[in-house]
Amino acid sequence: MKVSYERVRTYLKDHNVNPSFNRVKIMEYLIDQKNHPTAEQIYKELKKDLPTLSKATIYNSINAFAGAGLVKTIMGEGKEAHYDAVVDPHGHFLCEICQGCYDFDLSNDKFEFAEIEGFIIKDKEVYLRGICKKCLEDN
Amino acid sequence: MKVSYERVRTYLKDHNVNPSFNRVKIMEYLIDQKNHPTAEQIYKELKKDLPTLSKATIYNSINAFAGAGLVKTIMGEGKEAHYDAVVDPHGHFLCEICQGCYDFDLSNDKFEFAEIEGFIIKDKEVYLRGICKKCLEDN
DNA sequence: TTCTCTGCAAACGCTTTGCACGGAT
DNA sequence: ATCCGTGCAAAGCGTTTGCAGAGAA
Repeated sequence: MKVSYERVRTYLKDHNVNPSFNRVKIMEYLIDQKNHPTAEQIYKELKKDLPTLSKATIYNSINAFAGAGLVKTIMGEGKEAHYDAVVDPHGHFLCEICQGCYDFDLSNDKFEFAEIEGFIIKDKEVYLRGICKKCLEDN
Repeated sequence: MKVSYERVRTYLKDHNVNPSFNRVKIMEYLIDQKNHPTAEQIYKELKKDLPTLSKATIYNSINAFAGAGLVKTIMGEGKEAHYDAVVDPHGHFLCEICQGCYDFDLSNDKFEFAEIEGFIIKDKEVYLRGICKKCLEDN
């Protein structure tokens, strides 16, 4: 389920993020990946195609995306941040063994409890922690 | 709503955490506080009573607590971790302005959606982000 | 030109670790 | 004597930042 370069380019431009080549590639990767990569993972993977790519550019780009609301940061088990291209509301399951990050559906009607009087709520996140199917089967 | 030193001591011992003086004081603080302190906050506050206290001891102690399941780590807006003595299930509201952390109730019946086939779920967390009442009133 | 992205390297800041001291059993 | 918590300082590590060079408009 690949997204075309041109489409990502437009997507960024529409959200007021200057669509440089690197940024498009990074966002493209974020959208295509299901596994919520860390900066390191993005770096390693994209470096195959973009040998001069630097970590600083990864972080700068992601911060630009996050500022535009296009990317969310997920803090998992380790100390590295995982990044998630924003799409529909969904929760995250974090495996304590493989440190993987899985999406799961959030049926929105069960999520409407989240209101606090006098507070402005801009974002809602649900995390589950435990052991994923794959790690259970492997043991 | 202070917890007695002796009670915290017993609490730690019952969970196989050696209840040293510092550890009891740190856990005492975590239980008494409503504001989910950072390591820095714990350090500053407890240093008034325990002038020789070091940051390393704070971290070591908290890690001991976390290993025993007595403390949860909350990643807020900043890069510092907030620590929360585990009690009843509740969610956390994170203010993007004052970076404060507020509890809110999680009526459990609305939280039961969280099941994934083939996965073991050990923990559930809900985060809300936005602007807290106090910051709204101050502006 | 002017603006901004890029990439290297250095800086930052939170957390962890090595090690020697000291108290408790 | 042994074990373990403590505290200082140093190391680690993910992330951010300063700055010069390159590219686009």
